[in-house]
Amino acid sequence: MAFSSDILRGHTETVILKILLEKDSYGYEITKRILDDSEGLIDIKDATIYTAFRRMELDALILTYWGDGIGGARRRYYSITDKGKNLYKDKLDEWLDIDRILNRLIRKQK
Amino acid sequence: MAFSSDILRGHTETVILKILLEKDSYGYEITKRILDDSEGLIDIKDATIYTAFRRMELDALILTYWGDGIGGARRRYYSITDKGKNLYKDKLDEWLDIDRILNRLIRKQK
DNA sequence: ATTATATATATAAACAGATTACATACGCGG
DNA sequence: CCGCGTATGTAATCTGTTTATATATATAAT
Repeated sequence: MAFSSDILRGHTETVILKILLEKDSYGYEITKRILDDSEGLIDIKDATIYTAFRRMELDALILTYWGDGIGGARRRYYSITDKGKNLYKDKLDEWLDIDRILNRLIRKQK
Repeated sequence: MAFSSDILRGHTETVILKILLEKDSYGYEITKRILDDSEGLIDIKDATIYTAFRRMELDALILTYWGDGIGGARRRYYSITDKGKNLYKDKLDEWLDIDRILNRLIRKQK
């Protein structure tokens, strides 16, 4: 992780939910996608993403099923639930607030 | 805290450094200032700010001295060091990156 | 043939910053 | 004199991330 890992804390789930909103996906693909979309700055660790999946599944934010695994290692796919979609909406709103406020608190004012 | 407390994690020090950049201050005042500037959304807990001070003093980001305490409870003032100023600059740059990237990762794209 | 690399998932133990709960103490208004 | 706002502090706990380790398949390189 190019950033201190604390920076992502609290946003990891939101980012995963956002990706699953588009289409079902799996751990490895999501990790690569985030690395790509973040210009290489956010490199979520295996353990982080898989423990996040466990947590989110327990919270009924996502559902899981095994892919057929043809042509490579087996994949466990995840799909967002209605509860997950609602949480994403809340987290998005929260982010818009945080973004505005942190910009005010952190940036130098003139 | 109106936000999940994980949201602030990793930014608490940066916000404190930013405030100390303007003038020396103390825990209670900084907490109130952040509550004010954040429209009441960021209510840093006592334990959080005082443990942050300890950490930052150990890291030589800040210096501390007792206020004279005239007219009320004693105050412990904090002052930012050169090391603290440099860290603030780094954290500000980091925030500019994070802000751009998280907006891309979290917001709905058209 | 075998070795390295990319793909893919998983768990236990350790780490670190934030919270909860508790404790202390001063000054002021009613 | 009692409550409230001001002001600081610590111990125990919580929680998400990391480090370390393990397993397994397919493909490219030597």
